[in-house]
Amino acid sequence: MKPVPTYRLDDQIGYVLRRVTQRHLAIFSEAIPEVTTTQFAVLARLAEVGPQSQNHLGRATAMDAATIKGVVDRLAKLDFVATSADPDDRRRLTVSLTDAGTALFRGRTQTALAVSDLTLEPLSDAERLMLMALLSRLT
Amino acid sequence: MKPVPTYRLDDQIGYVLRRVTQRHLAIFSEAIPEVTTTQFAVLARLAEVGPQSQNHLGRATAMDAATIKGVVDRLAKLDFVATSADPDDRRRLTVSLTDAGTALFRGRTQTALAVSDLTLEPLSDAERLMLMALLSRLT
DNA sequence: CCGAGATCGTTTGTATAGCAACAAGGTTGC
DNA sequence: GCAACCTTGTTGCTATACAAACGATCTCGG
Repeated sequence: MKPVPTYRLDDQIGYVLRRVTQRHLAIFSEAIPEVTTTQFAVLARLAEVGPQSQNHLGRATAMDAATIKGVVDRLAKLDFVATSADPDDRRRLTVSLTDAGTALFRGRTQTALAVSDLTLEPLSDAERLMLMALLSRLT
Repeated sequence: MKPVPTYRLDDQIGYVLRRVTQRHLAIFSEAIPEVTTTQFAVLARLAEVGPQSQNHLGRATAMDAATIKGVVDRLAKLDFVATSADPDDRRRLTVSLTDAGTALFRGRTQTALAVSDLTLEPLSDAERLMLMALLSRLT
């Protein structure tokens, strides 16, 4: 007999990842409607490490050059970040948090932590640690 | 002292999920360039349960009505699925696999399983089971 | 039988996300 | 000092995703 491979969609890591991500995004956008998860990641990184060139910021938040441009443009339109020319390198665009961006990030930090918590709610503390450790190794 | 909440982006479940998903998508598109993960999910579901109405197919693959429409349209343009009117319900559009769609799914099933395997490669067998079990509970 | 409400599919708008190509500006080797 | 190469940012293209609004159709209660 020819071996018939069984492919169960529900058991595939990619499909499960997509569904978990969907649930997480829903929780996030309900709790923090002002910005998206991606935009919040940029604010968080800027708060953490300070002003960055646009491309560098993209690498620091796992986005390619085209993606980070769009995210920065939208954050700038919302007045959460500002861009300025780099005097030492005329190609570079330095991105920094505005006062409103800083205020938003500080004001929403606890909520964002609660969102992560809510996403992991079905798991015990030990299970959460285990999951995060395993997932981190798949990066 | 005011309590300063520490928010480490790299420790947030949403950010880790995004990065793991990115790696998975890269592995998939290298191995199976003909279709995307989402499109493959639709082919897999159709192969599993047979022809479905478009909206029902969307629910069975975790996509809303607008998303499944785009996916079905692109798969139809590639001649991997075909749509036909439902004689019993004039609102419904029945989606089914074409011969080419069936052939593609059958021909790529082993590769798709290998993609899942490759995504989980950094983990031991026991760890993979643990991860999948934990992730499934976050759906 | 009929009207209220639900379902189905479509369209529009916004936001990632990645690829490819490109121009302008830096850097390095020789 | 300059040619080859790399980096930076931009643009265009394709593909999810979800929300909101819409018309057509179906179902079900009374």
